[in-house]
Amino acid sequence: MPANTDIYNLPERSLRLFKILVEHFIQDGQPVGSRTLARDSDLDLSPATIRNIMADLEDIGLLQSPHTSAGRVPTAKGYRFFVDSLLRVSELTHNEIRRIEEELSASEDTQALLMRTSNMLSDITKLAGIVMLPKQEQHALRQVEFVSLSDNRVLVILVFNNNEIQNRIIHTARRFSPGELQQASNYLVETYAGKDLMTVRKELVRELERMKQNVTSIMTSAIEIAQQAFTKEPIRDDFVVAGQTNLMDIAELCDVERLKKLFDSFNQKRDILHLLEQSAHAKGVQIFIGEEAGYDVLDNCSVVTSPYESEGQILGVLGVIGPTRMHYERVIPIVDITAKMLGSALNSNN
Amino acid sequence: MPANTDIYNLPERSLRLFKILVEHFIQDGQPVGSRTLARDSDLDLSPATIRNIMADLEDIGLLQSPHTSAGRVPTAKGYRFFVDSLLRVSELTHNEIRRIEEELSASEDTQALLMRTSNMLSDITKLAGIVMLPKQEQHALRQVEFVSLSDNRVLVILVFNNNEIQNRIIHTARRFSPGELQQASNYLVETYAGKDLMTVRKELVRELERMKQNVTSIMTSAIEIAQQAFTKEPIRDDFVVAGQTNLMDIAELCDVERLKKLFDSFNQKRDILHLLEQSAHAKGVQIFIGEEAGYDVLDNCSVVTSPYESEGQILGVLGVIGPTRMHYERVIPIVDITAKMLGSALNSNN
DNA sequence: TTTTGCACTCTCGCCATGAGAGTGCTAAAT
DNA sequence: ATTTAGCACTCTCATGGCGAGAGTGCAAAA
Repeated sequence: MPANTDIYNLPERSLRLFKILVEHFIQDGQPVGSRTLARDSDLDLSPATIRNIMADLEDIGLLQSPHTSAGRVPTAKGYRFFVDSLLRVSELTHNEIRRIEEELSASEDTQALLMRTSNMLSDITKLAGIVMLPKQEQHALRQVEFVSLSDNRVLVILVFNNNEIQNRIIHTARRFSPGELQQASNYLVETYAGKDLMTVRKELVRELERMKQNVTSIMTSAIEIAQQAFTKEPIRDDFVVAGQTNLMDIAELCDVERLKKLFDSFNQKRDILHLLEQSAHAKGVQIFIGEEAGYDVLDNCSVVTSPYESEGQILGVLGVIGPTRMHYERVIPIVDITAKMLGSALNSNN
Repeated sequence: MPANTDIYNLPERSLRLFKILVEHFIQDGQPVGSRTLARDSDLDLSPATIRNIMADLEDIGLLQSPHTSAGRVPTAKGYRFFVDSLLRVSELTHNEIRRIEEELSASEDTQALLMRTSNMLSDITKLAGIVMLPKQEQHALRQVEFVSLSDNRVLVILVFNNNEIQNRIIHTARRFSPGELQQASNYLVETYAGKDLMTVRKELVRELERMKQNVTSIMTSAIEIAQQAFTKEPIRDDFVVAGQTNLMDIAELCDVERLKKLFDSFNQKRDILHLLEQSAHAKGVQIFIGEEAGYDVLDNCSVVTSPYESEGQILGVLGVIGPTRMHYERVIPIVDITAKMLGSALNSNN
């Protein structure tokens, strides 16, 4: 009789063994052989029996062996099965929770808070932390300030409800006096405060239309300036990575080629961003296993993510990047709780 | 007669050979033997003669051989002598100059400009670019704005003459109304605009003294707020590094241990900052050779720096980090001209 | 169904070997 | 006096053989 090919109908014993094997491999990165497994499992089986079981698990695709005489390691599919069905996450200690809480005490502006979060994640997991910054599109404008610089340049300061602050410099057609700027600012706050940027832009277009008919509007200059101030999208980072160097300590990534590719992809942002966005609308913690997800820069890597939200609205995604062979049972709750606490920290920030 | 031990009295011929050797080694990183040197030098000498000369150069301490049968490589002292006395920098092409000019066209705020500069440096040299951010202490305050956030939190926006913008959030003893904030802002700009932060702080202390005598001053609240706003030093980066991953391509640094140490020192900032500060008050381009300067994280590395200044005042330092075996003749003029252009870009930015 | 026994395979570290590169020294040549 | 040729010597590095160790798969026994 051929081995059972349905991973969900595996006999209890095989599951136990598989779990122990994965844990063992996560622990020390060496392929696990039948002897070791026989010794370390509480099942009282001989290596031979275990070999048979492992052969079955290999047939199903959960295991593979690097070469004939080297024990087994989990495949991507194996990891997937492990984290989805077998893993029990561990409780965090009070100390750890307090640590996270303290780091996320909201006292400064959003940008700084998110950086601290990323640092904290990397520090506590000894892996690379990653925090995607919220698109401020969704946030309501609170305040607009103009500061006249030399010539025709005007500094625009936008403050959003989530405490995010944006500075932009625009070039105006003519020089505006401080008075004009003050007036414009007042008008804009009055008219647009509480609306998000997208809405503001739309309404501005309409306003501009109306202006063409009624040239005498005293708010001509305000609209003119605003047009520029709100349109120009400032270059801003999409996410912050911290603790990249932690990854250099990890045996299976200790290859300059690999590391370079990985670090480059942090800089280019594209791949990582794509991955993060995928998980933006999932609920709770998600786990990406590199080879499975088809990101070749993430070979031998896993990414554990969770969206964070405030007032029911998803703001962004945070997580941890590390080797596929990571301590999921610790990392998952850390990412989970960090996301939640960041959410409420941002909440209390309004 | 023993070999001449004074490097400045070396015969012309030895100098020529030494220069060619260093250039050769910089080119392809392999120790250079007498055969190669005999072939590549235009001097018509046999390998044996060259061996004698090389032995002399080794005695003086300019060369060393990794092992008996491996040709010679320059020592730190050798590099020093090379860059100080032998090197002729090459002219930059018009394209390169235009490239630098374009990248440094000042249009946004200082922070962004400096980041672009760092990126440009790394990109153009294929090494790591580094730009130290100016201490804003020296810059005159131009504008102060307050934005009331929830509860007792106030967002402080400081704009300096060099277009640097700083955001800080402070906690006040009580809630201030927008009107009060506006008034405070007006007063502070009126009183302190044009002065640098250090001065402002000093004067504020005096003001506070006076206030104690004359409690009726209408500007009590302004001073109160300002006290906090100007005292709290925001956490800000000291320098930005770009193109770290370029260093991973370089053969002699292709060792994860080394790279980790190096990258870590970028993150911890301490060592690098110390080094940069050293060159802050030197004129023009300076070259640090890792082992010579005693920074062990910089083994096999050199740092080429130049201070940049605007209106005769040194604002900071920028430069490039790469292997000791780098193309100085190209890197030096690049760093030089970048520093000058950044200076004038910041100048035109006022 | 499990276990024992055994032949087989693959990796890895070790050592010897030899080619290649470059040196230093001495003696000859210029 | 300087330069060159010759030569023995040293060191690295790539190669291949070898044996130990680890682990497997299979067949036969329990």
